[in-house]
Amino acid sequence: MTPGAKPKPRTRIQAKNSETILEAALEVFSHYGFRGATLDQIAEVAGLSKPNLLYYFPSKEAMHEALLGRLLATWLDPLREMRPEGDPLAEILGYVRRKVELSRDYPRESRLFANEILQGAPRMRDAIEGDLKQLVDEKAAILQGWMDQGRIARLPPVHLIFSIWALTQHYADFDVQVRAVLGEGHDPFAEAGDYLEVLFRKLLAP
Amino acid sequence: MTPGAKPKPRTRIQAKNSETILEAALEVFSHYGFRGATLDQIAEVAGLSKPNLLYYFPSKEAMHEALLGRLLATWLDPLREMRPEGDPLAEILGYVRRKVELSRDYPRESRLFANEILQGAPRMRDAIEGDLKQLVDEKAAILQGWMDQGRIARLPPVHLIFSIWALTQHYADFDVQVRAVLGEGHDPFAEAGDYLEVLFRKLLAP
DNA sequence: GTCTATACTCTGATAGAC
DNA sequence: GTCTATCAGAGTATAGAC
Repeated sequence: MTPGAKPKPRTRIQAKNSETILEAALEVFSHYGFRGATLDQIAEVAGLSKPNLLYYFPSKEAMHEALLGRLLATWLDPLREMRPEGDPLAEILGYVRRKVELSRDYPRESRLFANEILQGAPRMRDAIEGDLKQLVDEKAAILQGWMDQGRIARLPPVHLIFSIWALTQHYADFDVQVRAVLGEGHDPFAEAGDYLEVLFRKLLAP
Repeated sequence: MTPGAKPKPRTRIQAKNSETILEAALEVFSHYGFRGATLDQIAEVAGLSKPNLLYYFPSKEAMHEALLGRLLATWLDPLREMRPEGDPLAEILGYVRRKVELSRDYPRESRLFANEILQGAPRMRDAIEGDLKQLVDEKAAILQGWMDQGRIARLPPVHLIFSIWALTQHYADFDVQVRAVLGEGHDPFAEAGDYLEVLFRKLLAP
């Protein structure tokens, strides 16, 4: 990203307000989707006037882009941390755990991402076909290596990664459904953490 | 649902046009979400004029409700078919297979559902807390029975059902991402079918 | 830097001719 | 039953005062 392309992070007040706006925008976009969100809602949540929002960001679109831009990096970091030198099972379980924590601590980001993909990724296509694919290919090769060494069960590596995404993100993206079905007295993310560790231990046993 | 509550399914022309409209509405709603979709788009896809749409349905909201109404039934049928008398593994694998087929053959319905849940299920809350939860409780009890008999591995039954949902629907809802990451020369749903059978066989082995 | 007022566009819905 | 024309409201964005 070219320097200066960002909104107006010059002074401290500006940086702080930009942050407030993005925080509010995340809240609203993740709940209602890009088109469903309105500047009025975002302004309300941010505690600022609507024109003031547009002083910091040139358009609604720009707010959305700013959010997506920082999102992908956060989203891929847990996968980046998976190292070929480590113990295969520990590395994979570590990745699963980090993804569960991400879903628990950043459910709005997860839903923002889901919304974007669901709609055909109109604003993320390049990133998905570029950075994301490249990282997955790289990590799939590591998994394949472990499988060839007989250290974990032989499974299609990319689909294994899809499984981790699907299972962990489900608890954030379908939170409403998960809670409704589980009923009272449950901690979905704690249970998910335990359950998914068991699941992947069994699945990956050679 | 009370009879007569439906739009205007009296004559054959009306039934046909209602169907055309719902088909177009599904296409547009599943892609852009409720608020992102416009009547102009739906009219365009349906090949009808905008006022004509509103002759068959009193409002945009009514179209969406009609779609959601028929959706839940379709969505839950595969789970309903899971019988306690059958062989546990075969019953569960059959359910997984039916869900994969549903994702493959009705991806738009899957995305419509995902969109609705993602946004907090504003128009489906009752159905989820009612019919859906009841069905899941019933089938979870069957799974629990099989586990108590030692016929499948002991796992939290409701989370096991979540896993089936998450893994199968991922291929429909995140289709764009799946195809981008897999690259050319793949048949995501065929691979998913094979992979998920292997996955659940391993997972459920006692 | 922030606000009030407002311009302008899009969208859902209606009126009324045919 | 279907269309053209149009309304009313919402929504993004800008102008300009302070």
